[in-house]
Amino acid sequence: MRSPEELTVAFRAAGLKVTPQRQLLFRLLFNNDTHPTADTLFTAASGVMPGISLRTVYQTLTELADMGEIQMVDVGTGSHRFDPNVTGHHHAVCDQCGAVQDVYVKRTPEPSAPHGFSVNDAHIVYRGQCAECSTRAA
Amino acid sequence: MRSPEELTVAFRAAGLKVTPQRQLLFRLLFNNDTHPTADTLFTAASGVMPGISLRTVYQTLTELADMGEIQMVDVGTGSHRFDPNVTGHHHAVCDQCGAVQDVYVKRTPEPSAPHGFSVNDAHIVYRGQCAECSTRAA
DNA sequence: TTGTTAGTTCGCAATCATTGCAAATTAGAC
DNA sequence: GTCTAATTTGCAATGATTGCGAACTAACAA
Repeated sequence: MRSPEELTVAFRAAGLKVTPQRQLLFRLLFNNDTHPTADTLFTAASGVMPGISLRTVYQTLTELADMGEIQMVDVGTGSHRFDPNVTGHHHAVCDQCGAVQDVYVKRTPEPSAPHGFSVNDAHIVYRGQCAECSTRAA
Repeated sequence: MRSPEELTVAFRAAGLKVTPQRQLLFRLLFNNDTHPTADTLFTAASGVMPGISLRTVYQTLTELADMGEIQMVDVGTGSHRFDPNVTGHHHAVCDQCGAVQDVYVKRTPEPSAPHGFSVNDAHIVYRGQCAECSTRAA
């Protein structure tokens, strides 16, 4: 996603207001590669701005996703993950600690079975153990 | 998954009872490549056995999954899909009609980014339009 | 600066998928 | 046929997310 400053301009240009709540979320998401859930962001935001509503967090995340600034990712962990990295990439989920990491692959394999299916997008989810959990377990 | 007859034997061998409800679900799942949700199966089962409980459907699905007879798949459509095909394969989801189809790929690409991550499983979800929806839209 | 107003925030109720629990029922061994 | 542990079922509860309406405020214009 773009920087908080650029998003400020973009939001105004789109007829949207730039509120303190939104600015805070811009900052919390920028350069964030932890793939937070809405609730994780809400907790982080609450630390800085007590009283912010979970509803507002959801609302802003939806807006950012609609604008293409962030990606809503479902890696099968129950709740959505939000990812400011919107370049084509995939994810690795640690079954032990739940951490989600970005994964890049050389070439996404072409599906060979459903004839006539036109693919818009392919997303790979790797499951296993992250470096930390592997080390700790060994 | 194995045939209803084989499952009957396997359930008894595991100390589990073979009830009419379970037998019905064995039959509804066997050779079923539609990737039904629990609710879809419940609706289908209700047509044959009115009064069957959604709770029982969930319970039996969980048991079958625990026994490795079916696979619980999350393709990001809100509810779990249940797949009696437990061989290594992937899925294609139609964004228009929601249908899920099996996909086989030659080789799953190796993740290149998270060093130290040990992969147990890789699942690719393709999104786009199925043959029918593509034709209808064109 | 102040006024105006459309866009926002927020709390709460509602929804959807799923699970926990306890009472009533039943498969299957003796 | 008896008996008992496993099962079914309804209902309440959970967790994630969304709908709604009242109160609030950013941002533009005068």
